[in-house]
Amino acid sequence: MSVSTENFLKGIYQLKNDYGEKANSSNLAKRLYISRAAITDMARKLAEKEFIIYEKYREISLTDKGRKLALSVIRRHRLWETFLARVLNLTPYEIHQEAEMLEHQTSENLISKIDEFLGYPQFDPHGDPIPDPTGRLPKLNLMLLIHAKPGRYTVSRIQNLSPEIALFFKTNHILIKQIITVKPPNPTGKGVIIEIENSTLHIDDEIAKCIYVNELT
Amino acid sequence: MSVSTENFLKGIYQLKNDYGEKANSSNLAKRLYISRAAITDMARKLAEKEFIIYEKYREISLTDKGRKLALSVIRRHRLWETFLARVLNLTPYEIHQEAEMLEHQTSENLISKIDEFLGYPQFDPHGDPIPDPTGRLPKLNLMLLIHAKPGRYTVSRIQNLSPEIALFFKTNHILIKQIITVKPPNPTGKGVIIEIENSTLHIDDEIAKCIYVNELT
DNA sequence: TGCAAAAGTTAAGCATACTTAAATATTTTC
DNA sequence: GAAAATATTTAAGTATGCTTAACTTTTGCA
Repeated sequence: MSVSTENFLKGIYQLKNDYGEKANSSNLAKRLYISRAAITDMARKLAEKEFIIYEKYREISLTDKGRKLALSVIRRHRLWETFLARVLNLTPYEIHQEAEMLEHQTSENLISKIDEFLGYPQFDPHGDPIPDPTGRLPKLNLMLLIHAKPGRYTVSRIQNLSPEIALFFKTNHILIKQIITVKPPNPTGKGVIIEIENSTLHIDDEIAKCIYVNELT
Repeated sequence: MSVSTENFLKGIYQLKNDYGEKANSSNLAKRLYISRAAITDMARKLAEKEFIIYEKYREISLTDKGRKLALSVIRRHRLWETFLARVLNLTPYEIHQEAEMLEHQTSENLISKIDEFLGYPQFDPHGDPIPDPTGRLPKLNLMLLIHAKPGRYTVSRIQNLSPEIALFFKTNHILIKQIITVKPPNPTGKGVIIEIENSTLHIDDEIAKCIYVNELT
């Protein structure tokens, strides 16, 4: 499958699943850095090939076939990220950029060898889940921190990294895989109170919407 | 630079340097698995961009600019081969195929990190020389086999081919580019003991004077 | 509810990188 | 040295994946 097709399907998947946005021409055009007209063009072709469901002026959605391909690209991307992070000395941004290219030039065979080398990881260095060869994502009990009831959790995913929020996370040791305890809420109900490395921290609602946690049973 | 351009320039370089063949339309077409007409097409464009020197009906040759790009692709290919061979469990053919794709999608930065990780190797697993970032090839450390100390070498030149010696070479897989390991000498000091494709071989002094080898670092 | 703005599509065009078939140049061979 | 064989180029056409500009549909809000 061509690079354009792979990126198109991946773009649809990510808009819907990672950003909760609609997969329409504008959003896709912005995400893929191409014109809206090019989106329409591709959409017609890929609907023809049954990768997507598309009707003029309507939002695009993936067929099973399309979702499988999108997840295959995401699998390759995340395994490359994990591999490069573990083996080579590159910054997270560099790793992402390289994976963005390598993901399209990696055979099923090579990616399975990388998977094996890494010991079949379930999450990449960002805490993002790695689909298995059939496109299945690891099952987990993920929720936004803002929705978490009192209990013990691991930080699983951090989104929307503005520099200020990134700094806040860094200074407070809110990192992927960090174990936290969610405390009962304030009487006001605003924010989330967590315990992290034996210190208590109050997290604003806005920030608590950027953090996914996974319940520990 | 596009994949097609990179492969075109690499093809010219390899025809001339690795196969001693002319870089004409037919040979290039065969090598790149495209039509001769497509070769003419590309040749006109790449001459325009000063990657090659080309006149109608004449053989193609690389400019300095073109040779530099070809060597850059070869560098990426051979470093990927070395990397995959060292880190992952793949067959030589698989490694070659993967490198053939990865070589076009690897930034200067990534390849330099791979180079660093590998300890700046001078030769890939086939014994082929790896160009440095400026396109320079490692200086060959040629010597007669009879003078070689224990270590790994490639066979570089074979002289004085009487029919008997030629047959001996053929039956024992002593071929140009073949990688051999020179073992410590017998107590007698007569002959050279080498390991070749996992079997040990004793080579008489007379024959060891016909073989030039290149030390692998 | 109507109308302007926003979103989306269509149309025309372009670059890349190929193809096949026909025409032409070069090389070989007698 | 000319005909035959081979090699190469030209011409015309195709698919992909874009672009911009013009036009159409949807939407959002006064």
